[in-house]
Amino acid sequence: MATIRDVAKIAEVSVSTVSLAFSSPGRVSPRTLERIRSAAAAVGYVADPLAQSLARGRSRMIGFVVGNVGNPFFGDIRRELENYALEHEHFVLITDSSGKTDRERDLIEHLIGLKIAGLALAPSSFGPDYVKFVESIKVPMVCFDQKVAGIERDFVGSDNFLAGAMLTEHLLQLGHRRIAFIAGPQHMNTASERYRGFVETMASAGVEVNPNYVVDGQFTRSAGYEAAMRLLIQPERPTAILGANNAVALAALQAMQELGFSCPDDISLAMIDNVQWSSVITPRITMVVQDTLQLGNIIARRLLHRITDPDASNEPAQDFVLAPKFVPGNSCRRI
Amino acid sequence: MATIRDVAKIAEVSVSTVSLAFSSPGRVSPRTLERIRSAAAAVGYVADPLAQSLARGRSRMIGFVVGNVGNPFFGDIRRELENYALEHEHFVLITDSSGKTDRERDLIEHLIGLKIAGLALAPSSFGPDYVKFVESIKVPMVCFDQKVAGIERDFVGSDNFLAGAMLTEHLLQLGHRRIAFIAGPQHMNTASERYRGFVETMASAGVEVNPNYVVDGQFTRSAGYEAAMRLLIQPERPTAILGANNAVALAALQAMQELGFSCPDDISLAMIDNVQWSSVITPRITMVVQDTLQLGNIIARRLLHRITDPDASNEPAQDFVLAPKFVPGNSCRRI
DNA sequence: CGACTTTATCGAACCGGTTCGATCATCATC
DNA sequence: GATGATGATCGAACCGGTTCGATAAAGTCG
Repeated sequence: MATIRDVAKIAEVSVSTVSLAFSSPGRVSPRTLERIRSAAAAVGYVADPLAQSLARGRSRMIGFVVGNVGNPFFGDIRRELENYALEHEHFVLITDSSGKTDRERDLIEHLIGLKIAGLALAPSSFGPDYVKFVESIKVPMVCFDQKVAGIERDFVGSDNFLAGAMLTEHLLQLGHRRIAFIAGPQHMNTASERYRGFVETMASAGVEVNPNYVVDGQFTRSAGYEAAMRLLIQPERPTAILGANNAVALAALQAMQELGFSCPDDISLAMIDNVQWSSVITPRITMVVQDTLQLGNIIARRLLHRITDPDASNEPAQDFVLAPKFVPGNSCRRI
Repeated sequence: MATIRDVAKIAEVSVSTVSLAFSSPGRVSPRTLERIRSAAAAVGYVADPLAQSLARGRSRMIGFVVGNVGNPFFGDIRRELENYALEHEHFVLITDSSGKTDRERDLIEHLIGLKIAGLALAPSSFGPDYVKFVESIKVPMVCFDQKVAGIERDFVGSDNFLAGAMLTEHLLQLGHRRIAFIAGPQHMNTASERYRGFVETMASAGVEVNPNYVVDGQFTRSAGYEAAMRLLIQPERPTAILGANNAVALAALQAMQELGFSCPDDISLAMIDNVQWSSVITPRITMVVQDTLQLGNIIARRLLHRITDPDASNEPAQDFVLAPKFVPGNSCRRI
């Protein structure tokens, strides 16, 4: 590998001039610049990113930290961020915490050790310690998906209250009154907002929520399955189930199938968030989806703005909240 | 941030001794070691990984390069690798080429610039140029998923011939003779092997393959959909369709649903490779799945062996080929 | 007890860049 | 023609570690 000193020797200039020639070509005379460039080309010189990062104290890498890179929701966001970053000569390092807060912390510390230029984080936790940790990160960053109270950082996400409300309203319109809700962990903002959307929409319509119809699915497949089972074995079954995320809703569908209930003939089903291959799942589930491409785009722009604009660090944290979209399926029937 | 010189000053030793104390504690006297350790603890010293990598010419990071990190197949492998690497104090950098060979090359070069200790690569291409490029990579590496002719590296994958043969045999046993095959790109080893498994099993059973029943689905959803449509509009329709991967098979299911055919009553369907949520897809597809955990485990062990064992570089490249597993569903009926 | 090894530690060079103040030639201004 | 501003280039220090040969002290052996 050719080093900057090799280039300097061939071009008969000092090392510092070569460095200058690449970082701010305008400050080198045209003749020298040309000599340096052809010398560099001759030996195939490429600056060592590691050495650059060490000297500058900052690299051109962006950290992307989520709980599950396999989740298509995060996948779409990642792709948008990668494309945008690449256009701006930055490089995205993807990491996966498997939803574990300890590992998330390790990953972030590791990334900071790598002197990343910025960080896109989908927070996996909450509470004072966690908030303190995130607040202590001095790298430019954007949080997304989960709004965490106390973290004063740019945030990009969807209107989860609206998501819950839209599907509830839809079911009410179809004549449903016995609507069940499989909730997520209430400490998560997405989960509590979706639940609030459900509750308040029911209240506005003057329909009482049967406490037996609200169960906790933890946003996971297994807990969602158990929660759905608890709903389905009740003597007075709900006529519709609203799943607070894709995992619990599909787990509910599976439970219904196993117990021999037909969807939507026996029970209607609606869910928040899409899954891959939803179009081949029978019935096609009525859902509300997030605009992942737009979310990713905003995250990318905002993060690169904070990275590249030197006085962006003075700008106050800002929230970007997008409206989700209703996607009708055939899993809800009129009653 | 405390540096090694701060520690040296406090412990009243030279910088080189501090370095030695951390890299090979045995070569420092117990008393000095203790002084250094407590000094380091006092100022919270942690070695800068960037500076270490620069000085050593090698980092403790492992590159993971695939075409789609959202694919659960790669996701399982990634998780295994991450866990194993973490146990051995290595850190996995995930990157996604979106299946584009140019980007894959950029990513790999970027990772090498970062002086990664090793590379796990799911090759995205083939041909002399590509082989030459991969062969030129001097970092310890393991290839997986796609066996590429000409690349002399460790390879970990599944027996794709067997995968195709198993499902074909299953359909033949059920009495099917008019079996269609939605193939993948034949330059990919997985695709051609699966196809060969189909063809040879048919031949062994003395059943002729109708040329109109073999269509190209490119392993993608859209091409698979078109291919399936071509099968379904024929006057003499196949009684069973075998999808060479999950995308084309599910696209075929969608096509069948849209044309009003029932699976398995009208047409049976089988596929290679699982998808998330396959258990809520109606009907449950009969399939052959790869042992992703085992694959990931072998990749991880092999790669870390090559990284940590100094004379592993002399060991010849080795292939690890695992048998896939048959998972019955209810998408194939006896005729 | 002298010769030889072993052990502990150190200084200096190095990895491959960046950055800042200094230097010197060139040019415009009065 | 002296004065000051401007532009191009350079040397040296620095980022934060590793590594190797040198050195001195301690231990081994005949």
